[in-house]
Amino acid sequence: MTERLSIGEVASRSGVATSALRFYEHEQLISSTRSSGGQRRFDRDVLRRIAFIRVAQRVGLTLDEIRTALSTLPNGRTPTTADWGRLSRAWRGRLDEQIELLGHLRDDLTSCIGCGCLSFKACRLYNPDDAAAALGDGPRYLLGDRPDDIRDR
Amino acid sequence: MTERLSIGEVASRSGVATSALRFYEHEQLISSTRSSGGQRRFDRDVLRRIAFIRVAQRVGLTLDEIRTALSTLPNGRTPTTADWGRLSRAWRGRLDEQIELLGHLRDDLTSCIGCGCLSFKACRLYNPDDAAAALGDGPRYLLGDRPDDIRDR
DNA sequence: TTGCAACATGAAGTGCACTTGAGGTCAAGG
DNA sequence: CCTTGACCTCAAGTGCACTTCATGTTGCAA
Repeated sequence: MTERLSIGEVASRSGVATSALRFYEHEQLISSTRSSGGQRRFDRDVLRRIAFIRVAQRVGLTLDEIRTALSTLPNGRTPTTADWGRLSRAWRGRLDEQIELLGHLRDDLTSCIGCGCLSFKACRLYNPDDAAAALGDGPRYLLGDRPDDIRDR
Repeated sequence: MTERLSIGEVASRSGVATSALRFYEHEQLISSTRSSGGQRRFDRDVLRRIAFIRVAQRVGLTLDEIRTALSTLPNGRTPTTADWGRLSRAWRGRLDEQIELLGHLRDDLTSCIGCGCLSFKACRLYNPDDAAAALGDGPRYLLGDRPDDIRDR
């Protein structure tokens, strides 16, 4: 039962499109060997790897960060439960962080709604130092000099 | 003191690049009149609008959704505090939702780490019906048939 | 009046994460 | 054997939210 999987099988079992799987391979996130005819054959192991990738994306990591994380897995042997656990633990903090940031945003927003001011200086919503990463984007220009006179009328 | 603002002034006061402001105008998110020489002149009002746009983006709205939200503002008169409050209230629910989804993700992840399984069937991490929107993406293909035999090994 | 930073436009480029298309090959059932 | 669906590659396209570039104009201060 060490049968290897075709790309179509991996796709239907993981729910990820074949085009995405080829892309992931090209991006060095997964790997395969080839059949005599040149078709991809995947270890079942790849399913766990794909699961990791998708969940990591949900946590807000870019493929580049995911590649880096995956590169810390042992090469040579099949990763163990402990290996995956180690990687996953890192998300925990990331999620806690994101949840906290969104919480701040919500609380600030609530007080903004309370006073109707939308004065982002007062409620700190406009200070992205602590919230920019909350949704995975990075508008550096928001860090501009002084967003401090929106308080007019 | 009803002086109108040049694009550069708006940029430095809002912290948003001039290129982005032109883009926003092109996208009908903000508007301006022109000086005799053809340069943009903004009402100070635009600062509040821009603040709304940036925060809405943080909450995870696309510019398209933001445009729709802004279109419910009264045209003709300058929006009041109550107008902005109404728009902002909608975010509150969105944020609560996002926070809840990330919380689910974290809890599921925690149990996954506990057992080291990464079996997304068991811990529901692989069921995006209730979490796909958490980070604003929409991998529809994740909804594929049965992600149900990752439990191998 | 002149000089120059700030402004204008439109087209093209960027980064991410893929998808789509064209044109051809492989493998398993009938 | 033949058909057909699954597979292959490489290039180009997509969507979002902008930025950059080339080229030319405006407006304010000295």
